[in-house]
Amino acid sequence: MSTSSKSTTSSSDDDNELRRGPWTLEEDTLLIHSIAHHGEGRWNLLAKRSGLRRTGKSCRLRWLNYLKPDVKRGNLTLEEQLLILDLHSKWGNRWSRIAQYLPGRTDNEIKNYWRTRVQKQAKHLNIDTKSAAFQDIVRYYWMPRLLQKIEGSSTALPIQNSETPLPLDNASQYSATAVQAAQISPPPQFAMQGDPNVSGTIQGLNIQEQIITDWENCSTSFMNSSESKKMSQISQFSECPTSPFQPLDNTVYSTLGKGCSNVITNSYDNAMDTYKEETISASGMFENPVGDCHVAHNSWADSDFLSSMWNMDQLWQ
DNA sequence: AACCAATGCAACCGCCTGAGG
DNA sequence: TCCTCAGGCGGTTGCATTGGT
Repeated sequence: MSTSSKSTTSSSDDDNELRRGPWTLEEDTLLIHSIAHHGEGRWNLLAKRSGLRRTGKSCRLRWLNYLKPDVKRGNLTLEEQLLILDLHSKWGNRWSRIAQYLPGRTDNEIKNYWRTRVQKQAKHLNIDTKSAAFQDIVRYYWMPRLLQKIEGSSTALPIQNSETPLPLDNASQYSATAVQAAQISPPPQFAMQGDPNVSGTIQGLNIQEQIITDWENCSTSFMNSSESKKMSQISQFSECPTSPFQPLDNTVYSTLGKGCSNVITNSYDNAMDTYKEETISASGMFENPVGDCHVAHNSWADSDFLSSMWNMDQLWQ
């Protein structure tokens, strides 16, 4: 905290000793004045000229993460959270790159958000955030839920860059609105010439087009498999279950089911020309996910796991 | 009111990269 | 080509705050 008076080195220490720990108000003021006078960059030199007993690195960090005038403070909006999930699914822990698309947000802040919120929830679910299962949950559960939440509060969206907000009748239009609401302004070099480090469809697209494309791809594969009920089925998850068994559709089955202790499968047996229902041990099934997952067409799963999925809403607060 | 655990976040650390000599 | 240094990045730590008992 800038107002903290705590110092890790006492005033009686050697004057040449570099200071560490929280910045004081005086140091902040000194740094701001120094940057106003000398400009950003050449941080070691700036640190010396300013008289601050801090490293150049420390000065740079303090400026970029805290003192810079355009640093946005306060909770991340739902739209920003959605964007973080989307971009992280593409780029992984490239925090500074992700931060480029959230004006006013720092890589440090985004990183902290990911670690404290997202990773925490993943830990509760016993899922590695680097796993495909986690990616599926993000894409097929959290992002749709976030979209629903944003849609639910769309009247309050701080839309600034659109005089005529788009109708919210489908996901892609919604995404566009969400992106606008998040005040996404892609770095010029990205929008103009694409990012050479990013392959495939992202080339030449600005971030608005990209996130819409992403979502359309996602929602198309999500909806196409005859069950347009998938979305509504998933949304049932948000309601507190009265039964220990809850509907589990194909899309999320292979990932969410991993946390279940028992799964009731309701599948069609071609040979017998009949439906059969059986309760099986989920742990056994998922040891061999390739063979059995597809038969679980209408599956119901019990578990604390799904209960913990209800609690995902904590994530978006 | 006091204590403790959990949480959030600012700051630091170590490594990597690229520029300049 | 090698070396040095500054800047940038992702990972980690430590502490103040908050919430629960």
